[in-house]
Amino acid sequence: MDQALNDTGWRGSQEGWLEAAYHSLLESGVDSVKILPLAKKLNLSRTSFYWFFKDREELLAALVARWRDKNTGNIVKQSEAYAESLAEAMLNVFDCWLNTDLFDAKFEFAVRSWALQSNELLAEVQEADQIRMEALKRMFMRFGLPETTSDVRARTTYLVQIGYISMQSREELAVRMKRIPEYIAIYTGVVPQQRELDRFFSRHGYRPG
Amino acid sequence: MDQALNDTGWRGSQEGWLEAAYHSLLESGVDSVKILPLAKKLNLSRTSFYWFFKDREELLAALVARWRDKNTGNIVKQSEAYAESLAEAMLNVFDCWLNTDLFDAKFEFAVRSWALQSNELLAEVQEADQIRMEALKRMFMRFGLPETTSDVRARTTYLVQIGYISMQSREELAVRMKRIPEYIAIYTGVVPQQRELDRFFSRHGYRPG
DNA sequence: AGAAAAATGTACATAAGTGTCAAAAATAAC
DNA sequence: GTTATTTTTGACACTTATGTACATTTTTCT
Repeated sequence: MDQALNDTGWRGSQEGWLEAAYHSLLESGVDSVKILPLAKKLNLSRTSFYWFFKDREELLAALVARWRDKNTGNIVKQSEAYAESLAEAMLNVFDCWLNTDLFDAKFEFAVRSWALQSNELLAEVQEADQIRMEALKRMFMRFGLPETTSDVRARTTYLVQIGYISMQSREELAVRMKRIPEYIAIYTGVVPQQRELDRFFSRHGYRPG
Repeated sequence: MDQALNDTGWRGSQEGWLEAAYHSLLESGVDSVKILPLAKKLNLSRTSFYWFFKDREELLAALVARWRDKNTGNIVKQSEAYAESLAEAMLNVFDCWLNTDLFDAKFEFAVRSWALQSNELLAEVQEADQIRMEALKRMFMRFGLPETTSDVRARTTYLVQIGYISMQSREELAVRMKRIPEYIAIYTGVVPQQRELDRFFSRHGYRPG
């Protein structure tokens, strides 16, 4: 049986095992991330895993590192992006919810579920929550909202998204886009301008109608 | 070694195993619900389990049934309760978030995480989401809000709570209560009256100040 | 081509879980 | 108090997983 080789000329690699682990985590949770099943998927001998990772623990740690690197940074960045109005600022944040490159929702949910059985990971997740919500709060305050209001609106913005992820729904882009103006109105208390919405729709390849 | 006996005079029971399974599910997820560990906790022989349940599958099904019975009904009920204003109606719903008897948040999260690895359960969870959100939407419409607005506000109300659950945070009652007026304002667009808040605080045993 | 490095595979030892069966023990019924 | 019923247990057979040791193959370097 022929084997797909990677750049190095070898069949396996740290990246290959990690990628397989990532997919398994997203589809069925941590407890499905097991070396034997991954080896089957990769068409590799189970034991060759140990050349790339010390043990299963190390693989799981690599998964957590991957999550940490990706998901928190972009929310903070988007919440600090330039904007002329609060509505526009919020739409910048919404980029994260619609662009998988900025925020990997499935990954996020899988990690949160995993945190149920690991207090160490739970602490990390909660720290990430704090950092993200504080960034959002600063965004509201930048536009002159009082502290308590900013805090609760930041929470609302963030928690709706975490809740949405937790529903694991797969909705059409159009369905999600239709709700955007209302969400902006609720979160910011301000109705977004049409040109702000158009700019947002456009950059997500959506044409209303 | 003495054994705690139940009403029937026997050590084990369907309820006993289910209760142990429930606690294990809440603390560490489905994959921790295994007969051998449960038997150790109950100080029973592993095999006596099979007198009460056909197999592990049947135990898990019983857990799902328990969740279904408890968590959806009360949200619908509270959203339909009598209220003179939208703010008051919303506070009725908030009862669920603060009273474990009405809505078991930990259980909810554990089931949602479980749904990651079972498409059958995922379908059930998504059905529950629909039912709950539609009940909330009807509540907004009862107070004269337009359909789209009601829909998005219902989603916001519900998703913030699901998101909150997903954070697995254990906050003081006072901390949570301080945010209530702001939440009501955001969700309903209306500032709650002091007497409405007082009634709410009072029934949750909270004295502001 | 030969040596070194990188990657794979086979065999072994171990652990934790599932479910069945028949015997034993505890409780309830008469 | 005997008998019948319900519950409990230990022994067996099986499955899936982990990790180590060592031999083998494949690629790269010189």
